[in-house]
Amino acid sequence: MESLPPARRKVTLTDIAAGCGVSRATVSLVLRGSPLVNKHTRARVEEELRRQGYVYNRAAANLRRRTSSSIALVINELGNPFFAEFAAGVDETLGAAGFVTLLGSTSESTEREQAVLGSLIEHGPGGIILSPAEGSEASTVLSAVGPQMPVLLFNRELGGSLPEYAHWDRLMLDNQRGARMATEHLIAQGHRHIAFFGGHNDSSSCSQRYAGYQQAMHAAGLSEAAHWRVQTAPTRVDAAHHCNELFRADPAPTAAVCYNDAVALGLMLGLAQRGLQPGHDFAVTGFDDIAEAAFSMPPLTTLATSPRARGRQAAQLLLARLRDPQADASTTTAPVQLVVRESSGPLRSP
Amino acid sequence: MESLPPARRKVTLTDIAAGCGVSRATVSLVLRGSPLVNKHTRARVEEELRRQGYVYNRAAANLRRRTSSSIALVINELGNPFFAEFAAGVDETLGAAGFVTLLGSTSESTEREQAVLGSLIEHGPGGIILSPAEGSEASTVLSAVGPQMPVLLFNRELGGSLPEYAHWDRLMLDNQRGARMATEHLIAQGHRHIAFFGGHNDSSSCSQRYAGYQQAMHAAGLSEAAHWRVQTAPTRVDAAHHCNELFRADPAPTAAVCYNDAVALGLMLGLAQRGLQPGHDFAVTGFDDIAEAAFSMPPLTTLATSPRARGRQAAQLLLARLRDPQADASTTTAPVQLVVRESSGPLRSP
DNA sequence: GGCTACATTTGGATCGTTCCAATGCAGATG
DNA sequence: CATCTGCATTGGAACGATCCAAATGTAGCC
Repeated sequence: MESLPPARRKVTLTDIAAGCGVSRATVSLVLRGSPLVNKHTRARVEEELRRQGYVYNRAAANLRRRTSSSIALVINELGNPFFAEFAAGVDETLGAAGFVTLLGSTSESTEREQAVLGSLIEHGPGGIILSPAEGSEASTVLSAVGPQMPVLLFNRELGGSLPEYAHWDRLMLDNQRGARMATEHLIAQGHRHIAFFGGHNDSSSCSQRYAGYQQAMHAAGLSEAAHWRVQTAPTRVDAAHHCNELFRADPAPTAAVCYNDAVALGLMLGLAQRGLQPGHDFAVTGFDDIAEAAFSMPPLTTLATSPRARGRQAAQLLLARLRDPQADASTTTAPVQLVVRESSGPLRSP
Repeated sequence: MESLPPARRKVTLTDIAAGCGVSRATVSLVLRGSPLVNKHTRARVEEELRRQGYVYNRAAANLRRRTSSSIALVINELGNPFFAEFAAGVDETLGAAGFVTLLGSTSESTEREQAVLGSLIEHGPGGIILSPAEGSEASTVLSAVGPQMPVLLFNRELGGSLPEYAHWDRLMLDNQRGARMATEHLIAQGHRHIAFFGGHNDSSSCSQRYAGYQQAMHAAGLSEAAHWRVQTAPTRVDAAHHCNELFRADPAPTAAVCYNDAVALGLMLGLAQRGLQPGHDFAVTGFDDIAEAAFSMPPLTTLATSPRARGRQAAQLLLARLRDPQADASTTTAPVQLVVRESSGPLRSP
């Protein structure tokens, strides 16, 4: 770290104490609203605090009390609106509880994740909310944060399961149920040839969604053709490029459950280029309900995950853990909600 | 703030010193990589640090050295992808410089902004990067952060100009030049009847963009009709609703410079509903280059503001300020870049 | 041996706060 | 008058690091 010129002297407890002829201890009691101090004294001290423009030094207090007033929030990709909303929700709830958020973004790099965790730890957060980078390993994360640190995992599991990290709490989306709901919805719309489009099978969220799709297909007695599972990068461009693979063999699907909204929007682009009108000639569902989903042409049927609410929930869970460090580890599965729009129109006879 | 159970005892300098028979001071020197220590001693100490799983307590060090290793980042709306990208850029650069980011989001509320600033200040950040909430006043912000705190203002000016806050640095987008470039581009495409669509005149960024548009129109010797200036909320829905106002009188415009991308996308929606094909029958430009702009139908001509790069730049500016507190206040106007896509097609004769 | 020169190490004070045991003092009680 | 109670206040030792002046050891030189 660069060296900086020393800061100008700040007003401290001692200055206030000297300023109104009491001891440091008394001023400290006033600051913490203790009922022990005489109200006359309190008024004098409070006046002096204002007069000198005192600002509380929480770091010093934390040092003495061996407490913390911050929580680290480590996000794999802050540029993604889903995670940005999540971060906003976390910060909102932590702020209300008197904690400050230490931010770290990792850009999906496990090396950066290690570096960020190491740096944040030194600032002594009370706990960590971690949305892991892709490929992040339990053992390396554990060695960076230490065995005592309260951790809440969001959105993804870590690779390699260690018994030592079993005590970490988890907040996951109900990926499987969401995909099942989307699939059931398409079936109810009359579709029988339904693809699962986009994402990579080795991503945990993708394989969960795929499992939900399969579950619904089986339950309805439908079988899947091999070419109905198309893997892509979870981006719009790549999804658009892979659209044609759905139609390279018979029977062609008439609908697709997509890994997420980005992929679904990409697929709709690809369909349009083939001359198919999404929502009319071919039904599409997404996952996430990003802002854009409501405004695409046609508006996209998708699963709302309420990232901001999830952020608030994550903060609540971690705060609960701090209150009771001995409680059993919890795994919370957040519900997702099917939002039906026009992209998932009913099957039309050819 | 809630009270929490006290943390388990942590490994300190003293433990390490005792563990390998040297003094605290020596261990401290090792930690800071001082050349004064004998390499044999250093090796022994480093071994002990690993063995005991020592983590550096930066708060304690900062207290003693009267320095800071954190920067507060206060964002008006973190859910907005533009600001999320900005935050990611800030965090990236601060992290590389050894600083940690204290996050605060205000949700465009000036009361929350005050509360957030007050809370962050107590953690002793070395400086603040502030993207003000709408309607934020210089005097209240100043009283929350104090006169000594280095502040970098991003994106918006504060209301009410105080001489005392003139020393704050600024990073603003080149709104005027951007809108001028967009307008000039439409003129070069042969358009003569060009509207300025969306936003409210009392927003500083909007009035700057409008001024740029007017500048280009004047320079080209073109006059504007009154109904070519349509004000809307800066959202897609509202923009779509106001589309028809452009055509309520003669001469109708053949192109529009829009306040931002959201508005431009909404306008394109409205045009389509009128039976006009954007990019073919009517040219449209946006502002911001949000992710969606590249994928809309047709892809949107817009001005790239590179929010992540702006974040990095903001962090650099603040770090420079910390290095030299006496330097004159700077105002940086970040360039914007015209990205020509298909929404701004040439004028076709009727 | 006594001297300086150099490399290494160290005790103790300090940063701004909180904790704790102790103090002073008023009035009540025996 | 001595003792007790309860209230309000206080000095001094922490918390975990850094700074500084001083101490230690070791080698070289006359």
